[in-house]
Amino acid sequence: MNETFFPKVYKLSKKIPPGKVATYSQIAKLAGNPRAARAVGIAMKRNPDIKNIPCHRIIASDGSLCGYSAGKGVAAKQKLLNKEGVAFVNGKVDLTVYQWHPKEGR
DNA sequence: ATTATGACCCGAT
DNA sequence: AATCGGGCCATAA
Repeated sequence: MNETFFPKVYKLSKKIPPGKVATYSQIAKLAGNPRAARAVGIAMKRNPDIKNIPCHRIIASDGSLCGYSAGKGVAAKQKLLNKEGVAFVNGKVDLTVYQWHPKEGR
């Protein structure tokens, strides 16, 4: 509880199943601070465990990609999500279908 | 302890 | 509907 938010964000990111995406605000909310969406993004940017933290599954609340520090940026991110099975529409993801549901996902 | 930066979000125009 | 600006949180130096 006294630990930093980052560990929480990392943990939540690892919980995101393949083929699904979560918004920064969503993660921030799960972390305990719905307004710390920014801090969440920074946590992803740092990504201490890129091999275990699918930061590419974290997208903006609009369903559009915000940024990506690995590969070619949003381009690689978009590609990865597309490979996961996420369909990009108009350069955005269908949050109505692909947004991660932590409660339903047990 | 303060300052500066950052992969964001929301409201207003 | 699209665009612009401001605000909020946390981390690092």
